[in-house]
Amino acid sequence: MEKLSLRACANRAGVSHGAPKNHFANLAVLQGALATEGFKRFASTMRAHMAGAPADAKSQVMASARGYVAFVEDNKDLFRLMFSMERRLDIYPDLLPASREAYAVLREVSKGLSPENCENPQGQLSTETMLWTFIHGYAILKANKQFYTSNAETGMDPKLEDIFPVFTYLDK
Amino acid sequence: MEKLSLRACANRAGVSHGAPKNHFANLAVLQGALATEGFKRFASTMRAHMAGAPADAKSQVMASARGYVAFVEDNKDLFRLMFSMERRLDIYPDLLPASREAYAVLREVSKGLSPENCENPQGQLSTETMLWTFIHGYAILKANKQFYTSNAETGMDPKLEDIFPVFTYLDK
DNA sequence: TTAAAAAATAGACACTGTCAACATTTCCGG
DNA sequence: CCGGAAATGTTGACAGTGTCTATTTTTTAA
Repeated sequence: MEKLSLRACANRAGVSHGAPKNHFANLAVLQGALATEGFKRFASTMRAHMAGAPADAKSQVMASARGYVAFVEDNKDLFRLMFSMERRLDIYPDLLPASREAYAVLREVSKGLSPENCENPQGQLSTETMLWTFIHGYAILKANKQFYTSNAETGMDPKLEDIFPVFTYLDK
Repeated sequence: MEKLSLRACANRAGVSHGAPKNHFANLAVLQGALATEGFKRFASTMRAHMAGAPADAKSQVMASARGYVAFVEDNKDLFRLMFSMERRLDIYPDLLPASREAYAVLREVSKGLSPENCENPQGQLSTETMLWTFIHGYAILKANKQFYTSNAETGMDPKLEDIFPVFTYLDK
Protein backbone atom coordinates (compact mmCIF):
# COMPACT_ATOMS: atom_id res chain seq x y z
CA MET A 1 0.00 0.00 0.00
CA GLU A 2 1.47 3.31 -1.07
CA LYS A 3 1.56 5.63 1.88
CA LEU A 4 -0.15 8.99 1.69
CA SER A 5 2.38 11.82 1.63
CA LEU A 6 2.46 15.34 0.32
CA ARG A 7 5.53 14.64 -1.75
CA ALA A 8 4.05 11.48 -3.22
CA CYS A 9 0.95 13.45 -4.23
CA ALA A 10 3.11 16.13 -5.81
CA ASN A 11 5.04 13.45 -7.64
CA ARG A 12 1.94 11.75 -8.96
CA ALA A 13 0.62 15.11 -10.10
CA GLY A 14 3.89 15.76 -11.94
CA VAL A 15 4.59 18.83 -9.89
CA SER A 16 7.35 19.96 -7.57
CA HIS A 17 7.43 18.91 -3.93
CA GLY A 18 6.49 22.32 -2.61
CA ALA A 19 3.49 22.87 -4.83
CA PRO A 20 0.85 21.21 -2.63
CA LYS A 21 1.52 23.83 0.03
CA ASN A 22 -0.50 26.30 -2.01
CA HIS A 23 -3.59 24.11 -1.75
CA PHE A 24 -3.17 22.36 1.60
CA ALA A 25 -1.32 24.11 4.39
CA ASN A 26 0.03 20.83 5.71
CA LEU A 27 -0.48 17.09 5.63
CA ALA A 28 -3.24 17.12 8.24
CA VAL A 29 -5.25 19.57 6.14
CA LEU A 30 -4.89 17.34 3.10
CA GLN A 31 -6.11 14.40 5.15
CA GLY A 32 -9.00 16.52 6.35
CA ALA A 33 -9.92 17.39 2.77
CA LEU A 34 -9.82 13.74 1.75
CA ALA A 35 -11.91 12.77 4.76
CA THR A 36 -14.41 15.47 3.90
CA GLU A 37 -14.86 14.10 0.40
CA GLY A 38 -15.09 10.65 1.94
CA PHE A 39 -17.92 11.59 4.28
CA LYS A 40 -19.86 13.13 1.43
CA ARG A 41 -19.55 10.00 -0.68
CA PHE A 42 -20.33 7.94 2.41
CA ALA A 43 -23.63 9.71 2.94
CA SER A 44 -24.40 9.49 -0.77
CA THR A 45 -23.82 5.74 -0.78
CA MET A 46 -26.15 5.22 2.15
CA ARG A 47 -28.82 7.39 0.58
CA ALA A 48 -28.48 5.59 -2.74
CA HIS A 49 -29.10 2.27 -1.04
CA MET A 50 -32.07 3.73 0.81
CA ALA A 51 -33.56 5.08 -2.41
CA GLY A 52 -33.62 1.58 -3.85
CA ALA A 53 -35.41 0.05 -0.87
CA PRO A 54 -39.01 0.02 0.38
CA ALA A 55 -40.04 3.00 2.44
CA ASP A 56 -40.91 1.18 5.66
CA ALA A 57 -38.68 1.82 8.66
CA LYS A 58 -37.06 -1.58 8.86
CA SER A 59 -36.20 -1.67 5.16
CA GLN A 60 -34.70 1.79 5.37
CA VAL A 61 -32.59 0.85 8.36
CA MET A 62 -31.32 -2.26 6.65
CA ALA A 63 -30.68 -0.36 3.41
CA SER A 64 -28.66 2.33 5.15
CA ALA A 65 -26.70 -0.33 7.01
CA ARG A 66 -26.02 -2.16 3.78
CA GLY A 67 -24.91 1.11 2.20
CA TYR A 68 -22.67 1.72 5.17
CA VAL A 69 -21.05 -1.67 4.85
CA ALA A 70 -20.77 -1.44 1.08
CA PHE A 71 -18.93 1.85 1.37
CA VAL A 72 -16.53 0.40 3.91
CA GLU A 73 -15.97 -2.60 1.71
CA ASP A 74 -15.10 -0.45 -1.30
CA ASN A 75 -13.15 2.24 0.56
CA LYS A 76 -11.36 0.58 3.43
CA ASP A 77 -8.39 2.93 3.51
CA LEU A 78 -10.49 6.03 3.03
CA PHE A 79 -12.85 4.84 5.74
CA ARG A 80 -10.01 4.41 8.17
CA LEU A 81 -8.68 7.84 7.25
CA MET A 82 -12.12 9.37 7.77
CA PHE A 83 -12.56 8.01 11.24
CA SER A 84 -8.97 8.65 12.20
CA MET A 85 -9.81 12.33 11.69
CA GLU A 86 -12.77 12.22 14.05
CA ARG A 87 -10.80 13.91 16.79
CA ARG A 88 -9.70 16.76 14.53
CA LEU A 89 -12.91 17.77 12.82
CA ASP A 90 -11.78 21.40 12.86
CA ILE A 91 -8.77 20.78 10.62
CA TYR A 92 -10.72 21.42 7.42
CA PRO A 93 -13.59 23.85 6.93
CA ASP A 94 -16.20 21.44 5.64
CA LEU A 95 -15.13 18.34 7.54
CA LEU A 96 -17.42 18.71 10.53
CA PRO A 97 -20.52 19.43 8.42
CA ALA A 98 -19.70 16.53 6.11
CA SER A 99 -19.34 14.10 9.00
CA ARG A 100 -22.63 15.29 10.47
CA GLU A 101 -24.26 14.87 7.11
CA ALA A 102 -23.31 11.20 7.25
CA TYR A 103 -24.48 10.87 10.82
CA ALA A 104 -27.76 12.53 9.91
CA VAL A 105 -28.60 9.58 7.70
CA LEU A 106 -28.46 7.21 10.64
CA ARG A 107 -30.42 9.67 12.74
CA GLU A 108 -33.12 9.71 10.12
CA VAL A 109 -33.53 5.97 9.85
CA SER A 110 -33.32 5.51 13.61
CA LYS A 111 -36.31 7.82 13.96
CA GLY A 112 -38.47 5.24 12.28
CA LEU A 113 -37.45 2.51 14.64
CA SER A 114 -39.17 3.37 17.90
CA PRO A 115 -41.95 5.83 17.17
CA GLU A 116 -43.44 5.55 20.62
CA ASN A 117 -40.13 6.70 22.12
CA CYS A 118 -39.68 9.77 20.02
CA GLU A 119 -41.11 12.04 22.66
CA ASN A 120 -38.44 10.89 25.08
CA PRO A 121 -35.17 12.57 24.06
CA GLN A 122 -33.14 10.13 26.10
CA GLY A 123 -34.89 7.19 24.55
CA GLN A 124 -34.40 8.55 21.07
CA LEU A 125 -30.76 9.22 21.77
CA SER A 126 -30.27 5.70 22.96
CA THR A 127 -31.84 4.25 19.86
CA GLU A 128 -29.76 6.21 17.42
CA THR A 129 -26.62 5.83 19.49
CA MET A 130 -27.17 2.12 19.66
CA LEU A 131 -27.70 1.90 15.94
CA TRP A 132 -24.63 4.02 15.26
CA THR A 133 -22.52 2.12 17.75
CA PHE A 134 -23.49 -1.24 16.36
CA ILE A 135 -23.06 -0.47 12.69
CA HIS A 136 -19.84 1.38 13.33
CA GLY A 137 -18.44 -1.51 15.33
CA TYR A 138 -19.39 -3.94 12.60
CA ALA A 139 -17.84 -1.74 9.91
CA ILE A 140 -14.59 -1.23 11.81
CA LEU A 141 -14.22 -4.93 12.40
CA LYS A 142 -14.94 -5.62 8.75
CA ALA A 143 -12.54 -2.96 7.51
CA ASN A 144 -9.80 -4.41 9.67
CA LYS A 145 -10.59 -8.03 8.85
CA GLN A 146 -11.01 -8.69 12.51
CA PHE A 147 -13.79 -11.26 12.55
CA TYR A 148 -11.18 -13.91 13.08
CA THR A 149 -13.38 -16.31 14.99
CA SER A 150 -15.95 -16.27 12.27
CA ASN A 151 -13.32 -16.44 9.57
CA ALA A 152 -11.64 -19.39 11.22
CA GLU A 153 -14.87 -21.36 11.12
CA THR A 154 -16.56 -20.26 7.94
CA GLY A 155 -13.85 -18.42 6.01
CA MET A 156 -16.16 -15.43 5.68
CA ASP A 157 -17.22 -12.39 7.63
CA PRO A 158 -20.54 -12.77 9.40
CA LYS A 159 -23.35 -11.37 7.30
CA LEU A 160 -24.93 -8.21 8.50
CA GLU A 161 -28.33 -9.87 8.32
CA ASP A 162 -27.26 -12.59 10.73
CA ILE A 163 -26.44 -10.23 13.53
CA PHE A 164 -28.43 -7.17 12.67
CA PRO A 165 -32.00 -8.42 13.32
CA VAL A 166 -31.40 -7.60 16.96
CA PHE A 167 -33.04 -4.31 16.19
CA THR A 168 -36.34 -5.83 15.23
CA TYR A 169 -37.29 -5.75 18.88
CA LEU A 170 -37.29 -1.99 18.70
CA ASP A 171 -40.57 -1.61 16.88
CA LYS A 172 -42.48 -4.22 18.80
CA MET B 1 0.95 14.17 22.10
CA GLU B 2 4.51 12.94 21.60
CA LYS B 3 4.60 10.71 18.57
CA LEU B 4 5.88 7.18 18.90
CA SER B 5 9.22 6.78 17.12
CA LEU B 6 12.21 4.52 17.47
CA ARG B 7 14.53 7.46 17.82
CA ALA B 8 12.37 9.13 20.45
CA CYS B 9 12.34 5.89 22.43
CA ALA B 10 16.11 5.67 22.16
CA ASN B 11 16.38 9.25 23.29
CA ARG B 12 14.14 8.75 26.30
CA ALA B 13 16.15 5.66 27.21
CA GLY B 14 19.31 7.71 27.00
CA VAL B 15 20.72 5.52 24.29
CA SER B 16 21.90 6.01 20.73
CA HIS B 17 19.46 6.08 17.84
CA GLY B 18 20.46 2.67 16.53
CA ALA B 19 20.21 0.79 19.79
CA PRO B 20 16.53 -0.19 19.58
CA LYS B 21 17.32 -2.21 16.46
CA ASN B 22 18.77 -4.93 18.70
CA HIS B 23 15.44 -5.38 20.45
CA PHE B 24 12.89 -4.53 17.75
CA ALA B 25 13.73 -5.18 14.14
CA ASN B 26 11.72 -2.18 13.01
CA LEU B 27 9.02 0.24 14.07
CA ALA B 28 6.17 -2.12 13.22
CA VAL B 29 7.63 -4.78 15.50
CA LEU B 30 7.90 -2.29 18.34
CA GLN B 31 4.27 -1.36 17.80
CA GLY B 32 3.40 -5.05 17.78
CA ALA B 33 5.18 -5.56 21.08
CA LEU B 34 3.36 -2.62 22.65
CA ALA B 35 0.05 -3.89 21.32
CA THR B 36 0.78 -7.34 22.72
CA GLU B 37 1.34 -5.93 26.19
CA GLY B 38 -1.80 -3.85 25.71
CA PHE B 39 -3.97 -6.87 24.88
CA LYS B 40 -2.69 -8.69 27.95
CA ARG B 41 -3.55 -5.78 30.23
CA PHE B 42 -6.84 -5.41 28.39
CA ALA B 43 -7.86 -8.98 29.19
CA SER B 44 -6.65 -8.56 32.77
CA THR B 45 -8.75 -5.46 33.24
CA MET B 46 -11.89 -7.18 32.00
CA ARG B 47 -11.25 -10.21 34.20
CA ALA B 48 -10.62 -8.00 37.22
CA HIS B 49 -13.98 -6.33 36.73
CA MET B 50 -15.65 -9.71 36.31
CA ALA B 51 -14.07 -11.02 39.49
CA GLY B 52 -15.68 -8.21 41.45
CA ALA B 53 -19.18 -8.86 40.09
CA PRO B 54 -21.90 -11.44 40.78
CA ALA B 55 -21.55 -14.70 38.91
CA ASP B 56 -24.80 -14.59 36.95
CA ALA B 57 -24.57 -14.19 33.21
CA LYS B 58 -25.93 -10.70 32.93
CA SER B 59 -23.69 -9.33 35.68
CA GLN B 60 -20.67 -10.92 34.09
CA VAL B 61 -21.49 -9.45 30.70
CA MET B 62 -21.97 -6.01 32.17
CA ALA B 63 -18.79 -6.33 34.24
CA SER B 64 -16.70 -7.32 31.24
CA ALA B 65 -18.20 -4.48 29.24
CA ARG B 66 -17.42 -2.04 32.02
CA GLY B 67 -13.88 -3.38 32.17
CA TYR B 68 -13.62 -2.96 28.42
CA VAL B 69 -14.76 0.64 28.60
CA ALA B 70 -12.59 1.40 31.64
CA PHE B 71 -9.53 0.15 29.83
CA VAL B 72 -10.30 2.26 26.79
CA GLU B 73 -10.88 5.28 28.99
CA ASP B 74 -7.49 4.86 30.69
CA ASN B 75 -5.50 3.81 27.62
CA LYS B 76 -6.95 5.63 24.63
CA ASP B 77 -3.72 5.83 22.65
CA LEU B 78 -2.69 2.29 23.45
CA PHE B 79 -6.16 1.07 22.53
CA ARG B 80 -5.98 2.78 19.16
CA LEU B 81 -2.52 1.32 18.63
CA MET B 82 -3.77 -2.14 19.56
CA PHE B 83 -6.61 -2.15 17.09
CA SER B 84 -4.58 -0.46 14.40
CA MET B 85 -2.43 -3.59 14.50
CA GLU B 86 -5.35 -5.91 13.94
CA ARG B 87 -4.44 -6.42 10.32
CA ARG B 88 -0.85 -7.32 11.14
CA LEU B 89 -1.22 -9.81 13.95
CA ASP B 90 1.78 -11.74 12.64
CA ILE B 91 4.21 -8.87 13.17
CA TYR B 92 5.08 -9.95 16.72
CA PRO B 93 5.25 -13.51 18.03
CA ASP B 94 2.79 -13.19 20.90
CA LEU B 95 0.45 -10.62 19.39
CA LEU B 96 -2.11 -12.98 17.90
CA PRO B 97 -2.39 -15.12 21.06
CA ALA B 98 -2.67 -11.99 23.20
CA SER B 99 -5.47 -10.57 21.08
CA ARG B 100 -7.32 -13.88 21.18
CA GLU B 101 -6.88 -13.97 24.92
CA ALA B 102 -8.80 -10.71 25.08
CA TYR B 103 -11.45 -11.95 22.67
CA ALA B 104 -11.81 -15.13 24.72
CA VAL B 105 -13.16 -13.07 27.59
CA LEU B 106 -16.06 -11.85 25.49
CA ARG B 107 -16.61 -15.35 24.18
CA GLU B 108 -16.89 -16.61 27.71
CA VAL B 109 -19.44 -14.11 28.86
CA SER B 110 -21.44 -14.38 25.67
CA LYS B 111 -21.85 -18.08 26.32
CA GLY B 112 -23.98 -17.27 29.33
CA LEU B 113 -26.31 -15.11 27.34
CA SER B 114 -28.33 -17.52 25.23
CA PRO B 115 -27.99 -20.99 26.71
CA GLU B 116 -30.68 -22.48 24.53
CA ASN B 117 -28.74 -21.46 21.42
CA CYS B 118 -25.45 -22.99 22.39
CA GLU B 119 -26.06 -26.09 20.33
CA ASN B 120 -26.43 -23.99 17.24
CA PRO B 121 -22.95 -22.85 16.19
CA GLN B 122 -24.34 -20.15 13.95
CA GLY B 123 -26.56 -18.85 16.70
CA GLN B 124 -23.73 -18.84 19.16
CA LEU B 125 -21.46 -17.10 16.73
CA SER B 126 -24.05 -14.42 16.13
CA THR B 127 -24.43 -13.77 19.82
CA GLU B 128 -20.75 -13.35 20.54
CA THR B 129 -20.15 -11.45 17.32
CA MET B 130 -23.00 -9.13 18.15
CA LEU B 131 -21.67 -8.56 21.64
CA TRP B 132 -18.16 -7.95 20.34
CA THR B 133 -19.35 -5.69 17.56
CA PHE B 134 -21.46 -3.60 19.86
CA ILE B 135 -18.94 -3.14 22.66
CA HIS B 136 -16.17 -2.51 20.18
CA GLY B 137 -18.19 0.12 18.38
CA TYR B 138 -19.03 1.82 21.64
CA ALA B 139 -15.39 1.77 22.75
CA ILE B 140 -14.08 3.13 19.46
CA LEU B 141 -16.57 5.95 19.51
CA LYS B 142 -15.67 6.72 23.10
CA ALA B 143 -11.92 6.60 22.45
CA ASN B 144 -12.33 9.01 19.57
CA LYS B 145 -14.74 11.32 21.39
CA GLN B 146 -17.19 10.79 18.61
CA PHE B 147 -20.52 10.83 20.45
CA TYR B 148 -20.99 14.36 19.24
CA THR B 149 -24.76 14.35 19.19
CA SER B 150 -24.89 13.16 22.75
CA ASN B 151 -22.16 15.54 23.81
CA ALA B 152 -23.91 18.45 22.19
CA GLU B 153 -27.04 17.78 24.21
CA THR B 154 -25.76 16.51 27.52
CA GLY B 155 -22.05 17.32 27.49
CA MET B 156 -21.28 13.70 28.26
CA ASP B 157 -20.84 10.40 26.51
CA PRO B 158 -23.90 8.16 26.68
CA LYS B 159 -23.61 5.72 29.54
CA LEU B 160 -23.05 2.14 28.65
CA GLU B 161 -26.02 1.17 30.78
CA ASP B 162 -28.33 3.38 28.76
CA ILE B 163 -27.69 1.61 25.49
CA PHE B 164 -26.41 -1.76 26.60
CA PRO B 165 -29.65 -3.30 27.98
CA VAL B 166 -30.50 -4.19 24.40
CA PHE B 167 -28.96 -7.53 25.16
CA THR B 168 -31.40 -8.42 27.86
CA TYR B 169 -33.69 -9.80 25.18
CA LEU B 170 -31.16 -12.52 24.56
CA ASP B 171 -31.96 -14.59 27.62
CA LYS B 172 -35.70 -14.33 27.38
C1' DT C 1 39.86 -16.31 31.44
C1' DT C 2 38.30 -16.24 27.09
C1' DA C 3 35.38 -16.84 23.29
C1' DA C 4 30.76 -15.95 21.84
C1' DA C 5 26.67 -13.46 22.05
C1' DA C 6 24.26 -9.39 22.90
C1' DA C 7 23.99 -4.61 22.92
C1' DA C 8 25.40 -0.03 21.84
C1' DT C 9 27.62 3.35 18.75
C1' DA C 10 28.37 6.29 14.79
C1' DG C 11 27.78 7.31 10.12
C1' DA C 12 25.28 7.19 6.04
C1' DC C 13 21.19 7.16 2.95
C1' DA C 14 16.65 8.01 1.39
C1' DC C 15 12.67 9.44 2.70
C1' DT C 16 9.35 12.83 5.04
C1' DG C 17 7.04 17.62 6.46
C1' DT C 18 7.83 22.27 6.60
C1' DC C 19 9.60 26.72 5.68
C1' DA C 20 11.41 30.80 3.01
C1' DA C 21 12.79 33.18 -1.16
C1' DC C 22 11.95 33.51 -5.72
C1' DA C 23 9.85 32.69 -10.37
C1' DT C 24 6.01 31.87 -13.21
C1' DT C 25 1.38 31.76 -14.54
C1' DT C 26 -3.35 33.14 -14.35
C1' DC C 27 -6.89 36.22 -13.64
C1' DC C 28 -9.37 40.44 -13.65
C1' DG C 29 -10.35 45.47 -13.30
C1' DG C 30 -8.89 49.78 -15.62
C1' DC D 1 -5.22 45.39 -24.19
C1' DC D 2 -2.52 45.89 -20.26
C1' DG D 3 -0.62 45.77 -15.93
C1' DG D 4 -0.87 44.74 -11.27
C1' DA D 5 -2.43 41.34 -8.04
C1' DA D 6 -3.36 36.91 -6.77
C1' DA D 7 -2.56 32.22 -7.32
C1' DT D 8 0.47 28.70 -8.27
C1' DG D 9 4.92 26.49 -9.07
C1' DT D 10 9.99 26.05 -8.19
C1' DT D 11 14.10 25.45 -5.67
C1' DG D 12 16.87 24.97 -1.78
C1' DA D 13 17.32 24.23 2.90
C1' DC D 14 16.52 22.16 7.55
C1' DA D 15 15.18 18.90 10.99
C1' DG D 16 13.16 14.69 11.67
C1' DT D 17 12.37 9.84 10.61
C1' DG D 18 13.31 4.54 9.55
C1' DT D 19 16.74 1.63 8.18
C1' DC D 20 21.13 -0.21 6.96
C1' DT D 21 26.16 -0.94 7.67
C1' DA D 22 30.55 -1.39 10.04
C1' DT D 23 32.63 -1.02 14.33
C1' DT D 24 33.14 -1.05 19.21
C1' DT D 25 31.71 -2.05 23.82
C1' DT D 26 29.52 -4.81 27.17
C1' DT D 27 27.58 -8.87 28.94
C1' DT D 28 27.10 -13.72 29.19
C1' DA D 29 28.46 -18.26 29.68
C1' DA D 30 31.45 -22.21 29.06
